[in-house]
Amino acid sequence: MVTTEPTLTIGKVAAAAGLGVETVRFYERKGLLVEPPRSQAGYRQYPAGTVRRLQFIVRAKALGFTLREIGELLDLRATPGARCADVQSRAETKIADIADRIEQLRAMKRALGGLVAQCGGRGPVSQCPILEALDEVAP
Amino acid sequence: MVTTEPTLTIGKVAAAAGLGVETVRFYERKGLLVEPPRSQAGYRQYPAGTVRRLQFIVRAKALGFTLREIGELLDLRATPGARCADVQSRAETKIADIADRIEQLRAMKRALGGLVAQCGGRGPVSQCPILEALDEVAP
DNA sequence: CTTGACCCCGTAGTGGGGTACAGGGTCTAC
DNA sequence: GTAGACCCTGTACCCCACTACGGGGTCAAG
Repeated sequence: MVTTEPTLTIGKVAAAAGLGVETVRFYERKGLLVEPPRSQAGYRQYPAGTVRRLQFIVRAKALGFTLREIGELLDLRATPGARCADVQSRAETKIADIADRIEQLRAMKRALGGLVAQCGGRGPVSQCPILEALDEVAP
Repeated sequence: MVTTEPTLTIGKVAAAAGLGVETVRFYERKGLLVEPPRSQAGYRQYPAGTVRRLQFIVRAKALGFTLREIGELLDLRATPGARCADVQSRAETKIADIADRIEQLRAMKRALGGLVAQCGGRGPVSQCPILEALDEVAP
């Protein structure tokens, strides 16, 4: 006997995942969600598992994955012969990526910090060391 | 006597600043460059100082300022009574901003690093701790 | 049986930072 | 005088992740 799972409307899955209805439809358009069956009236009828899928997306986003990458992870999860190592290497690439961004930001912060220290906040902008530094030919 | 400064075409200023012609026109549309005088034929005629202004933009971008913020800095520079402290406080805000972003990224990196370590790369995706973690109800 | 909350679709707008045409005119060197 | 490099405008397009809106249909409570 086929136990018919109770289904959820888009408003329910969205609320359960902490998202807006428009966002869920947007994820569907992006291919992150399979198109669900529809009711007579054309309403989307989601199985309960969709909430978990949405939460997966939300959490992966929090870890710095783009929607495209999240789509790849979801596909990978559904690929029969896929290996754990595939997922791991994506995570490692992302870690390297994040490390790069941190280094970039640290360099910016150092440079700005040095300028602020030189400036001291006194005097007119015409003598501001920050603006002068930005103006110099050799940065 | 008025010494007429030699002027530069858009291609020259763009090349001198390491930008594309389209990008320079884009900056003009964004209000970062004053509309320069035109030749008989309608060609933009830039004074040499424009190259420095473009380089200012390029360097400020490298320090993490958005184009909007760069526009504000340029305006500030041209404001008679503006104080160095104004520039300094913008720089400090930007530093705090960058520090926030670094912290965000570090948290992502830590979380991902932990998952990668748990994973080890062995086994099928169906038992991948990374995917399982993303799937868990309480992250 | 009506009201209000929900759902549908398609399209367009946001912001940030550009890039790419198309369909012209101009300038320079040979 | 002509080829090729340069310039002009305007519009459209790219990525990214949404968000909003108009103009409808539907469903449940009172």
